[in-house]
Amino acid sequence: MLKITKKVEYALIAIKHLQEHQDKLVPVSDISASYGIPKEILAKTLQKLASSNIIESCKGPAGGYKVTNEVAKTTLNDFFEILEGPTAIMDCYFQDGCDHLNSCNIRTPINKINDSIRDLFNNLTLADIAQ
Amino acid sequence: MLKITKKVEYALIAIKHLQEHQDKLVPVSDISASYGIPKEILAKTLQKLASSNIIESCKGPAGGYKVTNEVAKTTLNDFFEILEGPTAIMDCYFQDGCDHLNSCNIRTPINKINDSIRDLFNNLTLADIAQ
DNA sequence: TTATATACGATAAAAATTGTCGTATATAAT
DNA sequence: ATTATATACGACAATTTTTATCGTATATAA
Repeated sequence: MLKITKKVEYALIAIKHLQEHQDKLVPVSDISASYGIPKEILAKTLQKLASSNIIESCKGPAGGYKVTNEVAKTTLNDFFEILEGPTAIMDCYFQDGCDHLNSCNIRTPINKINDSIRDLFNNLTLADIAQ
Repeated sequence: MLKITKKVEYALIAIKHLQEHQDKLVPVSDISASYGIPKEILAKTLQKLASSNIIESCKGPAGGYKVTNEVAKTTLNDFFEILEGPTAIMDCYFQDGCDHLNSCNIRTPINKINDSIRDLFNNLTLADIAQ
């Protein structure tokens, strides 16, 4: 429990790699080969990041991805939510549809913990990951 | 991702319930019925907590569980680790066996984030959950 | 002796995650 | 124009994790 997904792990590795090679366009296959990441998964993940303007894509031969100047400003929380949706240790923080909400006796403390985790991730940017 | 499991959720609910009924022994079936939690899962979860002396069990008719005076001192991190093992957003924080550790470019930042999360959970006790 | 409750292992069902495949589209180079 | 390379994207399969159930044993109060 409380794990990040491979998708997010792969995305973080890719972002850091792109930040270390800002001078050129890096194709997915480069990153995939360098770190042993399945190409298709990484490709789709980077597509999401591109459509959120964290990175920029260029098709065709000698194409690939590069970071935009959005990337350093992006918080870890934003990043996670682009890839995985709302950050919550329990679904009821965002969703409703819990049958037991009225009898639930831990909602308030759980929400406080969740706020703390979101605070943590809101105060870290992708620049911090790249150091 | 970054979710706690139902097992942990059920355990938190149960602990809070037991703390609110410290005067008597509460059988699993009571808690299970009150919050709509599957009895067998809750039973096994409470057995784990009992063997870690967070709570105390009494068999037989009129038996059940009650909290010990360990409970208020127990940190959320200890609690999670009793039920789910080491708290880590990525397995490589504790386990080895990652094929890509040498090429991994995000290990240091990931470990820092993990330390922050463990700090957070180490500074909250089950008493805080019960308020 | 009986009814009630915990203890515990095995296994099944469901859900989420992870990975693969196929096809379409854009573009630089020849 | 044609070709090779790269992103874009949907459908689907495999795997793993989580969640739930079943069966049996043991303890104990009435």
